[in-house]
Amino acid sequence: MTRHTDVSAARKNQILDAAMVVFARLGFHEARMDDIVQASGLSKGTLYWYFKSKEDIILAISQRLFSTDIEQLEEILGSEGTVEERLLELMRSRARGLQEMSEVVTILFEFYAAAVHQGEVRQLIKIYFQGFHELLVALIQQGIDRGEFRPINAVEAAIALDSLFQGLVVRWLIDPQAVQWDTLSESLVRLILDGLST
Amino acid sequence: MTRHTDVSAARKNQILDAAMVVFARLGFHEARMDDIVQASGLSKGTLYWYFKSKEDIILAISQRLFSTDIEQLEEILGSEGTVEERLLELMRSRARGLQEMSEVVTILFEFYAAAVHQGEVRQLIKIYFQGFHELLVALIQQGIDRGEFRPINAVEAAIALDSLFQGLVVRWLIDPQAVQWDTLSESLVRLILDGLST
Amino acid sequence: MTRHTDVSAARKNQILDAAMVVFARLGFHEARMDDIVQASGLSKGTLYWYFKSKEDIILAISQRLFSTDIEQLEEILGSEGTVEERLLELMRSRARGLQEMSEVVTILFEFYAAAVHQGEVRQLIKIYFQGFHELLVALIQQGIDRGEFRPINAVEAAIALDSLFQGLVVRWLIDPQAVQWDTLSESLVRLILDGLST
Amino acid sequence: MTRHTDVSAARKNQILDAAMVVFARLGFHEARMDDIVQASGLSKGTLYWYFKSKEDIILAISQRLFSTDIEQLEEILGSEGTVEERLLELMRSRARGLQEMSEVVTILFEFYAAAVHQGEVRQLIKIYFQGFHELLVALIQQGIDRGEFRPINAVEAAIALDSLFQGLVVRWLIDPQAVQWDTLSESLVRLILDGLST
DNA sequence: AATGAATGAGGATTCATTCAT
DNA sequence: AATGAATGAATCCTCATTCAT
Repeated sequence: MTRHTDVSAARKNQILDAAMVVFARLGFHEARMDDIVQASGLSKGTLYWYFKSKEDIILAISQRLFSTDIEQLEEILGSEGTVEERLLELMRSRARGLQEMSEVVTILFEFYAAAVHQGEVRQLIKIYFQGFHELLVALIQQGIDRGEFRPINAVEAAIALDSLFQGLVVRWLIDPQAVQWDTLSESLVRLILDGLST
Repeated sequence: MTRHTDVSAARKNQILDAAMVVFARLGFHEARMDDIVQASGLSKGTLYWYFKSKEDIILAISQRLFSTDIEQLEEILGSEGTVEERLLELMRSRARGLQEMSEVVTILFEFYAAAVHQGEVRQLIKIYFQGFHELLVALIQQGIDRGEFRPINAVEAAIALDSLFQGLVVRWLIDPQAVQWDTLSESLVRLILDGLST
Repeated sequence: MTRHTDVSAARKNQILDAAMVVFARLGFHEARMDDIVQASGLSKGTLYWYFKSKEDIILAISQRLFSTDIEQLEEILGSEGTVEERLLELMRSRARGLQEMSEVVTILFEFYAAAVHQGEVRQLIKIYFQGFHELLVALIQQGIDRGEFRPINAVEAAIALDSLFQGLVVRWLIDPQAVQWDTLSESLVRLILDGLST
Repeated sequence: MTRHTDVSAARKNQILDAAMVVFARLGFHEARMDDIVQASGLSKGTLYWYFKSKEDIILAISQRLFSTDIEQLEEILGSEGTVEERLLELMRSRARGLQEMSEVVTILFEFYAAAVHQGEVRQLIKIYFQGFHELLVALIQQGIDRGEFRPINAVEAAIALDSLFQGLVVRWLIDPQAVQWDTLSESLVRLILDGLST
């Protein structure tokens, strides 16, 4: 990797970092290119040197945001321990991921809204969701095969866990205090494992 | 109620109906007042006679959209039958509600995104969520009291069911084919009731 | 014609009149929409209410400028008198036309330059030129038929007269003092009629 | 001339050649410096090393384009043969010149348009026109003196021939098929010599 | 000489809102 | 109540030019 691409990539990241913060604070529409310019510490011309439009910046952020870390997922799938433990670890790790980017998570809804009208964004999110879904299906199937779980429909169970997580994110964004990730994600997974019924 | 207010209310609804369709198709930002004017069949002056701004229309829609039918909820809570049956009925009825407005349901994400930056919208959604949450807590507590459910934490269980539903909505909006409400909502509730574990 | 179209047409003319003066003074590119706004006494929004772009204004002006007054031409063709007299009258009338719009004639070159890259403008000018050309051919043919002219090629002779006029316009625009329309157009037509040779 | 200036001149020509093609294709305003950079195969910094601005490039081209080859003109003026023959040769040689640069000839209108607002360009073109004009006057005067031509006004006759040529160029640029230089320039000169009248 | 990333003033266009009728 | 022409502040983007290397 040459010096040139280093600087180029650095500038792009510099811009995207700034843009994420600005978009999270103001939303895609209210955010002005000048806000990003200011937040990035670069000039407007430089912004447009690296990205051809606001749209283009949004797309680049969505690619950065909705790119699954496949290796990490497979590591979880292949690691030791009971399925239950790994399910919990998966939920915890996702919760941790969200909390780490807490300053910019609100941007998620911007993307969900954008997805409705922009096929490209929707596609990225869809693939992202599917990655998790497939991992969950595999994990749950392991649980069934090992006798940890009842012979339930693995796909439906995965959807349940998936949706549970997504729903928590929604709740969290609307009412941050209503979701205490530390305790909640663990409790809920256990709840689903054990069931409500007597 | 005079003739005057009848016509007035009719006009307002005419505008809000049109606006919802337009917003669902284009999103809040891409939708122009002129689009709503055209869709409503009225004139621009008339739009501004009934609503003082675009913002105002959005708020009116959110009030229409996020107003809980408290009576219906209480009816479910107080009706005969097992808690399980009523939980299922609650989920089914919410799913039915979504499907009925499927043409404009994408507008939900617009509001979620707007909620991040607009306290008034966020408040409405929060209250709406809380309505369901409280109902669920009460219902689950009934289940525990009646011995249908284990002595779990009713609040957490309600969050689980709530989030499950919200998460399904997200999944559905991003990938409509991935969520078959008819069969899924029922399966998932049952899954949560019975648990995954052996 | 309703009041509405009256006002609408008046506004359009108001804008085009202003635009012509501005374009003549500054050229298409150097002219700012704000210049036209100011010259027209209207607001920027109003400009864009009547014309969708700067381009559109340019096109409207070209349509106004390069629309042949067919009736006037035919009147000349059908009127009494020798062909020579009528040729002279035609040249005089065109020269008069140019002089009347002397404040904005420099705009002509703008259009000639634009024509190179814009088919629509080029087409308008082409048709405009052809109108005169056909009239000249007919007139010269009359001259031949009546025995006023030698049995020359009428088309070529028309091209000669046409080009002569166009060339004078070019000369005039580059060096206004070099072309005294009053005396020159008459002299030149006579020169062509009589020939240089002994 | 040192090696240094050789390379320097070569670079300048490389840039001007590229610029002419680009300007002919896009016009002065639509042409971007980047277009010229790309067409020249050089870098933007190098362009600005040799020319201090876009304006400067345009001016350099105009100097290249509107510099009369005085020697060639005087050669024609002083050569053997009848005036008629030499007039024809002059027209033919100018037509040939145009046809040789047919790929970039549309640039002429760009300069005419620019001349209106830029004294420097206008001056160049004026001098260029005058060179031909004076040659024509001298030539026609020869014709009169030798008895080839009638004792007409030599200046007006020169204007006629000049304008005829300029007008043909305009016609050609607007409607290339309407002007067949090979046959036309000769016919028209002859027509002017012999006159239309019987 | 040569490069190409960086700059930022400038400009066309949009669109929510107003208001005379 | 209703209309739609009129408004102009606000914004995205362009592109000639500069300058560190």
